[in-house]
Amino acid sequence: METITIKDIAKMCGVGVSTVSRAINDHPDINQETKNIVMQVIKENNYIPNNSARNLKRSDSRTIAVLIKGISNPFFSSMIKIFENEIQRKKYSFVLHRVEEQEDEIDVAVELVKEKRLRGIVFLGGHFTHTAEKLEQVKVPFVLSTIGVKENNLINKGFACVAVDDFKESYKMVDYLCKNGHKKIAIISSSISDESIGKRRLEGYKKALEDNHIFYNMNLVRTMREDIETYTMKNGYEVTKDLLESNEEFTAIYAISDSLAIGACRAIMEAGKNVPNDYSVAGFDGLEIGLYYNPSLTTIRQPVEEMAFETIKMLFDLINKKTTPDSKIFPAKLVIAESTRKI
Amino acid sequence: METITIKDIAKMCGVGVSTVSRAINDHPDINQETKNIVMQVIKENNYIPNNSARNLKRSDSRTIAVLIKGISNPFFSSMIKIFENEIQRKKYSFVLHRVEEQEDEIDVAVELVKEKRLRGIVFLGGHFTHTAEKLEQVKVPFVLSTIGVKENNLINKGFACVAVDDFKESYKMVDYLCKNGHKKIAIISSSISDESIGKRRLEGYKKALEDNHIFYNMNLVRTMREDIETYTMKNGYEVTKDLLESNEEFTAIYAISDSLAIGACRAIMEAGKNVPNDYSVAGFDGLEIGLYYNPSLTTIRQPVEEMAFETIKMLFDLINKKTTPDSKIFPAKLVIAESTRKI
DNA sequence: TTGTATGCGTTATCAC
DNA sequence: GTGATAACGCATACAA
Repeated sequence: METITIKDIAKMCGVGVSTVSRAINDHPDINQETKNIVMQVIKENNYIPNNSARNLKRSDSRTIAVLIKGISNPFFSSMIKIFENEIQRKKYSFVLHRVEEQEDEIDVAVELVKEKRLRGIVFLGGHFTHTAEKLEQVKVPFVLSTIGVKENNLINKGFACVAVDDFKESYKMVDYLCKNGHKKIAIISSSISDESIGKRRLEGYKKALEDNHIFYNMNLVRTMREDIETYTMKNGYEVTKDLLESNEEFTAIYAISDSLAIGACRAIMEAGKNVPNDYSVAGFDGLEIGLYYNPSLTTIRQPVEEMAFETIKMLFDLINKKTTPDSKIFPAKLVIAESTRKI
Repeated sequence: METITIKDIAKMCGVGVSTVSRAINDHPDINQETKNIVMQVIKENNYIPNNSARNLKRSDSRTIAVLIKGISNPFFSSMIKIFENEIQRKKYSFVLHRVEEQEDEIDVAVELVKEKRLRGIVFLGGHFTHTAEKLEQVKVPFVLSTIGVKENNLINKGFACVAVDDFKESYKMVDYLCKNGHKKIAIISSSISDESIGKRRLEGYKKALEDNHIFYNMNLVRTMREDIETYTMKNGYEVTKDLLESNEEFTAIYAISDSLAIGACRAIMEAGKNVPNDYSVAGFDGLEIGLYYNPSLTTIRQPVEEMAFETIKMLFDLINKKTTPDSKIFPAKLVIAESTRKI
């Protein structure tokens, strides 16, 4: 069976192709009756218009793409749901596109704009180390959402960002631990080369220690292993196991993500110790699992829903030229749960 | 700035469009030198070919699509990685496409085949209640992977499936609980209307009870709440809370997914009880979190990696016409961990 | 209200 | 090896 085209449908109906096209696209200038007939024939023959051809012709597609780096991050799933709803509510259609770890998201974006005639883009997650020049290749409005950006690099430089202040929130957590009597606080952080989220969270840690007059002990700064996928439970587990075996003394571990923190908890338990009695453990992100874990996880909860709504609002304001690109920093919340205690 | 096309590049280089096309597509009939020049100009101008136009012209795209229902399922992420690697290894390109809960995956597939000139499709997850007739609309080879299919419906009816035997594996778990002295085993299952995975796991539960001469108590059969997203921790938590408050006696809970089981554990702990001392809890799937949870989770581990490899192998065998569609059932493994005990 | 003709950006089929 | 040119399937300006 040959693939069926709009011409075939037109012939079957005894009408011109443009009539069929009008029927498909809910064009106003068409007789309701002929439209019904056309739609009927289309249904009977399982005709589906070729999207490549449509996109090629159209200049306007009312489509928003969300580009997400790494699909496995549970942090994003609730945001995506909101994106989806909000975008549909505005009568736009929504394309979720995953960009692989080694791909350049800007290149992918440029390609997608051409292919799908996008009206706007959301870049979700990942570390963003592009120059402003590179970003300018993207010719449609876009928002960088929950993306770790280099301080003073993109934010305040005319790009639209939605994020939390990783430095400040990280400080908040470490300060909380200090105020609860912890003086030997280990951190599970990202590698030195990371210029993004990880670095800023580490800086928050350092500053909090300093302000609390606590000696900064390099041996307590542990970086994720590079031979294991980063920001995972397994990584947190292995790093913590090493830490415990090093016999370096500490009373708390601050992991820069909840997944890492959960791995840390497990490592501690397997060493026959208790959380939080022997060691306090804190995370960052506010994943759902933190609520259900045992012990429930002390963490920094990012206001994901609000951030998602703001991302879409910002994007549409940009599309409708109501605003110029700007950044919006959301406050996150210190959630105190069972995994940390006062000593 | 106008979008730049192949024509513009051709003019800039002083060559014909076909030469540019040849350069882009690694065509053999082209002088290496002119190719270099063309590629240079392309790079300088950030030219990116329009995929819609390419797909429109091409008959052959060497592209495989993976259609996944619901993006949040952590069960899939490791499979996707393998798909990606394997597909690239075969010099095909890979498109991940998410299909929304209410969408019809077959319609999406048919559309995508036309748009992207797909060579093959993997349907991943979800409940599959399509008729054979409907499936035949898909004109390229496809594999149903880890999809709950109605018994005797699709399997053995000329469709390619990769799955575990949900009935048998569920039986295995419940039988294990029975053999460990549990006589009052609650189940967190799916709603009655579910004709897919959930139903088969429930049937396995029933049969195991029967074979162990245990009375089937309807009050211990709990279904996920429909007002909360299914197969989630929250759902397991709420259902278990209800169960505990009902004062119906039981010594074990078998949840038909790990996420549900984790929610169940939390509900039990919050009621001041202990897992496994007061209640044993078992799950199904073998998610990574089960290893890190406290207590670690007794579960049925599906051999996700093997299943992913087999899925791709099967698909390429189909594409290369080495085989006809067939189903392959993988054995899963009962993983005994800390969340269950003998009584 | 409807049909015809043109072009979207690319690849493939020819000639050269 | 290279360059015109005809499709690919559709939307749309324009004619009817």
